[in-house]
Amino acid sequence: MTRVAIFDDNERIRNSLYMLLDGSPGIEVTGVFEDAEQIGLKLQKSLPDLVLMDIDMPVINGIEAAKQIRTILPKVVIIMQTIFDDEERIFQSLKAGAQGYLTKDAAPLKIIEAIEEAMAGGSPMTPGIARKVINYFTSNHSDHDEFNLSLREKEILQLLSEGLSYKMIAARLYIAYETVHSHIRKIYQKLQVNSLGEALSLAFRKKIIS
Amino acid sequence: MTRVAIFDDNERIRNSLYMLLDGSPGIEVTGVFEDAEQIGLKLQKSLPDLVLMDIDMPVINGIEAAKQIRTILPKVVIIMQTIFDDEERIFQSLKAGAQGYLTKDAAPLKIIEAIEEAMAGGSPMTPGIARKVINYFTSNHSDHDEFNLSLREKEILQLLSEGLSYKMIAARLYIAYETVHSHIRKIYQKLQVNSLGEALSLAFRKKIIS
DNA sequence: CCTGACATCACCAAATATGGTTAGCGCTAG
DNA sequence: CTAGCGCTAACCATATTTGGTGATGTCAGG
Repeated sequence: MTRVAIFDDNERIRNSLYMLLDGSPGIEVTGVFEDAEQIGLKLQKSLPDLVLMDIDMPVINGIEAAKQIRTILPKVVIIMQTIFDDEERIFQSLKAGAQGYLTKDAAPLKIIEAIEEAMAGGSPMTPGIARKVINYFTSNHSDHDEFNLSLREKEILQLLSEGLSYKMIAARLYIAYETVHSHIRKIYQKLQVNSLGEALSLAFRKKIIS
Repeated sequence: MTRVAIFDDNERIRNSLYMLLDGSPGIEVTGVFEDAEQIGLKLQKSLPDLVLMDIDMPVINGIEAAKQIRTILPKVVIIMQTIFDDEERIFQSLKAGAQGYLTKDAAPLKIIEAIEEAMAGGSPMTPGIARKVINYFTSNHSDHDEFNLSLREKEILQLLSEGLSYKMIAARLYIAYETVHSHIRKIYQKLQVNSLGEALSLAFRKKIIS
């Protein structure tokens, strides 16, 4: 029995999916939600093996939601659903930890098939999606270095990631506290963020630091 | 009419594929080869739209061959075939420019389907292969649980990495500021750190969050 | 020579984060 | 049944971070 949770802001679709899936052999729908707010609680309530996630939702989109699910319940299988199949979102979804990606024009039978396939360890995708994923390998994705951080700035970012305070960094580098402050202001500006959390998150993802 | 060239060192398989494909509607087999030596000449002789390439061939393996095909006739669609589905070769094949990847236990009908799909711009893969490809994006062999963070704690850590302040997290989760404060205190304690920088650094390295 | 990027330093003010401590409620494993 | 854990919440105090603004010297490139 596969426990399935559904996230979709469209009521009609939500109901259709519930009708379709909950009757199907081997499938039990344990949660139907219209948004991903308080997703921790929703997961705890439904304890799904698999999540059908609409990618276009208000407030918290499906990609964000997928990331959080991946963090909270790493073993849940996630299948993204969307009307659009633009490359950007596919990658973001897959990086967020989705195993499958379906466009919403998929036939009902295909959805059930996809769920079975995903639970069996496969990665259901429509053919066009698959091609886009493949193309990702041939194109070079050297994310880093388009932020033009100076050596000093990278050095300070690195020290921040090690938990040093401005004061400690100043001491370590034999410069004034206010200089550290200045550098960090510049770093934030270049990375277009305004908090340490965002800065480090970006820095790790873009491999500016490791 | 799709012109197909077959590369396989096993005579039985070579013949089976020829039999299977050459009769099929829309498909014309214009070349059957047992190795990839002098591949330039072989391509010139067969002028394929699509190549079915065995990955395990003597002298010049299928991956090398694919690279050369990509150089000589960039527009040819390449489908790799193999008995093994080890991750390393899948990636090498895809980087070499293959559009599809089938294991040899695929049903005859699936092969024809795959050819049609590939010519239509898709990327046929067996479900297991697809999953391995997807895993490349997430590849998380995380020592996830050694810190015993609760669901809520992981959720909050994730939000911190997105740059949210305590206050914003409180709003997002519909809980009090002081509760967030408490959770973060607990997180720091469990991770044995005492700053956001260290916490995030550890969380990223240990793949607690992504 | 002038401009821009870099590294350095400073003052001010407000917002946030961190640590210590305490406590209620619900659940579950022993 | 009780001890422990997770989630919630609060108070206080201090340390730290963030943003605005401005300044100096150096060095490379147009």
